[in-house]
Amino acid sequence: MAMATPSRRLARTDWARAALAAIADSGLAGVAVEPLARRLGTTKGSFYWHFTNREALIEAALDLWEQEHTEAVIVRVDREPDPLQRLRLLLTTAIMLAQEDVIDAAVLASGNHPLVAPVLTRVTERRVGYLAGLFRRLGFSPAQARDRGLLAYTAYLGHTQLIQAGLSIAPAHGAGLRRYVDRLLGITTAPE
Amino acid sequence: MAMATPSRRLARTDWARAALAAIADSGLAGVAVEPLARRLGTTKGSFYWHFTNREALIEAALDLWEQEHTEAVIVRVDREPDPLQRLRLLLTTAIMLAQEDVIDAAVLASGNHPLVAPVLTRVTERRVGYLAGLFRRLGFSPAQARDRGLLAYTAYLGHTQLIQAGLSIAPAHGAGLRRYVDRLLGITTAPE
DNA sequence: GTACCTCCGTACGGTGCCGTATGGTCGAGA
DNA sequence: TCTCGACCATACGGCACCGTACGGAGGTAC
Repeated sequence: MAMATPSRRLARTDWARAALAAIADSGLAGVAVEPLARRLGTTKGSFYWHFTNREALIEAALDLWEQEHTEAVIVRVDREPDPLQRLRLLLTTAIMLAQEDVIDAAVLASGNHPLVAPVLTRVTERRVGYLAGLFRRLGFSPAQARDRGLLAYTAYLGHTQLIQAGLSIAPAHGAGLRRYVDRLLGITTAPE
Repeated sequence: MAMATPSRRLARTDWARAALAAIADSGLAGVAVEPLARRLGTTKGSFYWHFTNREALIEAALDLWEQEHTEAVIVRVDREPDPLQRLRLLLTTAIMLAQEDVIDAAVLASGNHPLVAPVLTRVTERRVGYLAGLFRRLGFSPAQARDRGLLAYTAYLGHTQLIQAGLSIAPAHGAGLRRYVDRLLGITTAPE
């Protein structure tokens, strides 16, 4: 927790990452300058050098999230050539990531906040769009593919919610997760 | 907004309902004694007569939510005898309710808060249990019924998220919603 | 009408955070 | 070594909220 200080001086990105971590475990309200400064072993003097105010920090943190938490998974999954296998890989890794890092759920939780809403909209449309593209490659019509992509994404979102809420009834790993993903796949790829 | 004052004196329940409304549009952080007092046209003097502190108010509000926002829907739906029709009715009304009243999503958003977590766990298990019961009555085995209830519930949760986030891609009413529910039903009730 | 009980108004101290002001430190380069 | 600019520490004022103390208003009972 008390992060080591390899280089004494901090950069803008360090603050943004710390803010993202704060969102993950306390929500947007957790992004407070003075507590973050304590956590980083520095003071507000540093913060107000790099940022004009708290709002700018939140924006930077959300930018980071948008860039890293969607494209990273897509790139990582895109190397699998078979679309069905890729879909399975995507769902599995997404669910496992959502379990070990709750930042996704935390951002969603503040989805109605004016700073979060536009970012969240972009990310959601990117993700649903990517899913729909996979279903297209499985042979579904554009409308069908979009519907199924949407359904798969809502199932993912809801599952993430359950995990983050600490519900033991949601399978989060191992055989339970594999069976869950299999069922989700079988269900969403079945012909109408 | 400036609510009329039919009876000058307030009761504990008035505060709890106001707190629930505050959660709905500002999250847990929106439950602040002095702003609520202003909103109710009274002062802190009233509040600290009825409650020992802010925490007690949050608990009362969550109690209210637990009692009214789950059982009410179940009771209302339970009069439909046919299980498949009841499932359809349940999903449709739940999604429509989630759209006109965001309290459900707001509570979920604070699911990791120590005061919210236990309530949320109970509510989730009650809902998934009820759904599983419906799938049982449709002829599925206990394990199958639970899995399908879980899937239906995660889809509902995710869909709620999307609506609350203001995503236009999520069908929220009319033909789009009917088609969405039909697909969800067809999918979750299909034999394996 | 007076004693009492329920409920509320008001004033106060305390805390945690935001943002500003200003001086200090430290390394890079002339 | 001196200077300069990037970066940070510290102190301060202000605000919003929590919780307490206490003095009432208004109804009820007799």
